[in-house]
Amino acid sequence: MSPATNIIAADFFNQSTLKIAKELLGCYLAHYHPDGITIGKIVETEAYLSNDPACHAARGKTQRNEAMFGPPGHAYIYFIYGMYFCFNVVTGPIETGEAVLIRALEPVQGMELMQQRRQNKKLAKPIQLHQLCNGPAKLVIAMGIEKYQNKSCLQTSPLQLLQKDLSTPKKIITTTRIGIEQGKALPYRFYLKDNSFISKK
DNA sequence: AGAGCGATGGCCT
DNA sequence: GGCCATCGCTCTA
Repeated sequence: MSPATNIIAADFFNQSTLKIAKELLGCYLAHYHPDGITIGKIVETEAYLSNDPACHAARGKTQRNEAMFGPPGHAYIYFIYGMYFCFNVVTGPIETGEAVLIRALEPVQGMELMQQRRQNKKLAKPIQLHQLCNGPAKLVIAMGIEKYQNKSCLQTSPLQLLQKDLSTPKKIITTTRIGIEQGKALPYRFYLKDNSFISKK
């Protein structure tokens, strides 16, 4: 199964963040990198809204969250827990401060490269396919996404979002977000039903 | 198979 | 100083 090759146009990201979080399921994240091309199907997302206590942008613009207030369809990449990065798609009109966190991908192309990037040198066994991108920090490593790509345009930079296939299953599970305390009851996490590449049921 | 915890550093309730 | 949109290892079953 080969992915669609059409880049998602900028105006797609200028609508409700909750809608975008659901619509992104089944779409592809592609990285055209000197080391090779990696592509994954988006299978799990979380929405972060401007009036939402868990949202980095909820208490106003800072140097760290500035990208969230920038143009929709660009990247927001932040550093977390002293060692990891997470990748978001900025949504809504400029200065809104909303985004969709990409939490898991189903690897589609460049699995060998993903494996190399994710491989812990001390570990003898290769990482299972369904473990390569089943978490927000894991997929950033596997895709070779780096901090300097914060604020980069996802239509024109080497990091791109591609349209979904018609064959993508449409059943979506809606549930609560992972790893937060404030706003933990809000149903802002979405994943493709029966997909084995998600981070957690 | 689930709980606990250490790693590790930038950023502010 | 304490918090963090995480991960992988270890310990108890």
